[in-house]
Amino acid sequence: MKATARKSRFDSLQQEAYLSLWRTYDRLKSIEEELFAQFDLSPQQYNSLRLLEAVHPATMPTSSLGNKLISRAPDMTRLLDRLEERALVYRERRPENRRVVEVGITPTGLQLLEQLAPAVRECHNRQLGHLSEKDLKQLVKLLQAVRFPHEEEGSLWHRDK
Amino acid sequence: MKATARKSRFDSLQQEAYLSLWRTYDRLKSIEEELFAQFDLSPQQYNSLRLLEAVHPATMPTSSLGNKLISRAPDMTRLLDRLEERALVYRERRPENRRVVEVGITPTGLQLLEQLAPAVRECHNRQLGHLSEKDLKQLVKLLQAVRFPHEEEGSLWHRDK
DNA sequence: TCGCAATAGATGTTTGAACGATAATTGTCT
DNA sequence: AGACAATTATCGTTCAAACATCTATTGCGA
Repeated sequence: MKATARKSRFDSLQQEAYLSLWRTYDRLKSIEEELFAQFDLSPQQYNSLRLLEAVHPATMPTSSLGNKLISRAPDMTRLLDRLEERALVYRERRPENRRVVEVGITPTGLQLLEQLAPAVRECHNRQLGHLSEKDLKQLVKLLQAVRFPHEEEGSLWHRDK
Repeated sequence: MKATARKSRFDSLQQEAYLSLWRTYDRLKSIEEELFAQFDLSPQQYNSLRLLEAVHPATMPTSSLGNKLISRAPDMTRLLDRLEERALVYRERRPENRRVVEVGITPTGLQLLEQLAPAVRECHNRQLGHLSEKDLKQLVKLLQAVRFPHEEEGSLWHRDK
């Protein structure tokens, strides 16, 4: 008897993969959000602080920060407003080009990141600690292949490593 | 000379995997959103209509629909309000249990889904058509392993197929 | 059967996301 | 030099997400 394809609830394998991706991301995200919420941060805000930490003590233009974020943020201004209110970042216009606003992380911001570090590590472990190193590497590789044609040439994500 | 681990921009492999997942989801999502926006639908709304289509001509309680959504929606009431205004779904309370509100898809809703079908298929193809069947299956399998410990026992997503 | 906990939804309110329009500054072309 | 296009950020507004609270209905135990 032929193994008749049992009707799955998906229209296509592509759809199944996309919905699996969505679902999986959603589950993991909720774990991360729970953590950051305790510090009144969104994942995007944390991401911004991390990017600023990476260039510290230098700064970067607002728009450049926006482009490097994992998920596009159409309103950097107000995202940074909120971080600036809490003295986690600072902004300044420089005489060379008064159009761009340079953003940097403050000592307070660095201190917050330091304080957060162990919890973040533990969070990622809770999210994905149950997978073997081999599986994780394979996953990273597949995800890169998925996203490859959807990245700009110059993007941070165009090629990993 | 020993192959010294070049410092990556990630703290851990787990973190790299999670951020890759986030980034990849974000890229694919934007493609889907572009499509649905042309019909004034969000992915969540489309997802709701699809779930209702699956049980048509029966109905399901609001909360049950909420639980089956890919991404948790804390405000089913107003999501359904918007669909009901456009006559894509209908709601009714039944005498047996006047607490629950049963939701069903209307002919208009079914018609919209039908109209959308080819574009949706094409969208998923644009998202993931560049991957081989083998890779896609592997991806689905890995994603399931990722999400497994984060799903409720009875969830639609706890086991695939 | 009465009261109280549990369930299911609706509603109020606050906040952030998204989009478009505007303002300020600089670069470029004539 | 002057006009105009391009760049960068801000602001105004609308809408949906999130969370907590409230109302209606039912189930259950004393």
